[in-house]
Amino acid sequence: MIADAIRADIASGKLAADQRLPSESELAEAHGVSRATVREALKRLAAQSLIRTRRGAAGGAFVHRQSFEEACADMASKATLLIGLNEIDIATACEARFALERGCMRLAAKHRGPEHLDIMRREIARQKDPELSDEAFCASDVAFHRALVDAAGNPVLSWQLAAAVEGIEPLMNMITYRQRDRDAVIGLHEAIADALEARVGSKLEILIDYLREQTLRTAHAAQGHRLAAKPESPHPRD
Amino acid sequence: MIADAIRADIASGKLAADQRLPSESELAEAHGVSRATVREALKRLAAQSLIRTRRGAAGGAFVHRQSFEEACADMASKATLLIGLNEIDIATACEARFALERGCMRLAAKHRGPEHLDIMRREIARQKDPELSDEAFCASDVAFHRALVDAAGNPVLSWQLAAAVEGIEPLMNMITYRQRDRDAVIGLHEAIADALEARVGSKLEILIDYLREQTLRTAHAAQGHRLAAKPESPHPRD
DNA sequence: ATTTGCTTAAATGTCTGACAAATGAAAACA
DNA sequence: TGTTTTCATTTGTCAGACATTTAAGCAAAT
Repeated sequence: MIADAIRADIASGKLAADQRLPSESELAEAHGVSRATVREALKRLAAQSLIRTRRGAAGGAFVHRQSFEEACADMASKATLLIGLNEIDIATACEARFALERGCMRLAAKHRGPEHLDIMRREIARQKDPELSDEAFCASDVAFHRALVDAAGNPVLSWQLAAAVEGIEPLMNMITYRQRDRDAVIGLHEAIADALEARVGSKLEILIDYLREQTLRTAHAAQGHRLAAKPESPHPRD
Repeated sequence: MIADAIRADIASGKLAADQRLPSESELAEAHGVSRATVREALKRLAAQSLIRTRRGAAGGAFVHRQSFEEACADMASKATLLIGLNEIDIATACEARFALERGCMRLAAKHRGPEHLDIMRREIARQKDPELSDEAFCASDVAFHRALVDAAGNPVLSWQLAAAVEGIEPLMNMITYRQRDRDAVIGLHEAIADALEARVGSKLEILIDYLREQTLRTAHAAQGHRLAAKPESPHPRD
């Protein structure tokens, strides 16, 4: 397959970033296929963000060096689809999300800068508006946690976590928050911001645990029937 | 774009898994475009694993319910490309990997079954073979950690972690292990297996920290020049 | 009654040739 | 010199044709 050949060239570094591929007609002749076939292969590569095409005189297909930013968006939409198609329940998704997030807390405490605190405090202020819709509250929550994870200063972590958090946003949007629930979440957010400011990683881990339990309680109240089917494990805790 | 329309239908659940899409000719007529254009759109969806095509009498495009297994492989290859193209160093990748893994330890302690321990002990036995090549040692390491993460019993976690661990395998393969390093790693692996068997999550977290430091030391010794450029943060620990 | 082989229809896979649209660069012009 | 026009190049789309694969139906032979 011609797409695989080009893909291998990119992965191996034979084709450098931003380098222009031969034109469709040339590729067709070189590989002994028609232009239509080449185009389908290029579309496939474009769907994987390996190339970008421009048309016009200096146009063509160019090797695209995907940024973590873009990869993030890809991953998030992929995670959303995966979770949707495989009928993952809120409890499982939450468990995963908070487990991953918890792992970043000590790094976040170590590497956080003032800009991360700024974003988090701004989102907390927004969350206090009682007129906020549930969707907007969720979106603000995502922004808050994204800043929290970015504070770890590790692009790989930010990439993975953003995908997890944004991927389950549709699930979280199904939750209806009562004002009491919102107050509890906001209180924890403030405690998290304080602990991050003071760089106390151990406290951050505990607060994330609280937040997980709070979120699960809220989700449980909103759609208890979906969680009821998942019995608690009989294994003892450590 | 016709591809986006179909994608939206799949994401929204309007098109169920394994459902057959209209034929290319019908799609072309329905959307008022040519069959070639439809084909390019379908190729794009196929590249994202949203559909699979079969040819023949009962052929066509079918909505593909991607399994976590497949998504894992996709993610891993994507992570490899990302890390390679963006020149992520081993230290950053390791930091991310062990941070995420650490987050799963308490869940793993809670939900692990005998099969996870079996796999881990088998891989440990394999790692003890001094004739093992560095690549094979790495591969066994990946299998060990994969079982460790699977023990958490959360498909979303397994998916994310497997991608992270396998994605950085090429980086890890650049490390040459001395026998002393291998012994240290194997010792930690045995301690991890023991702690998992005893379901002591807190000890697992500590052991993961040790393993991270051991791995970083090994990587540092093997290619100190790549890590030397990243100075330690001046911030205090918690 | 069961198996085997042939035919046929439906669908994707590919090819060919053409035209439309965008785009950058060179040429023509003021 | 600066502006406009023209032009060549390249991707985007279309229409129609043929090749290939596959399932299903049918008929003949065992």
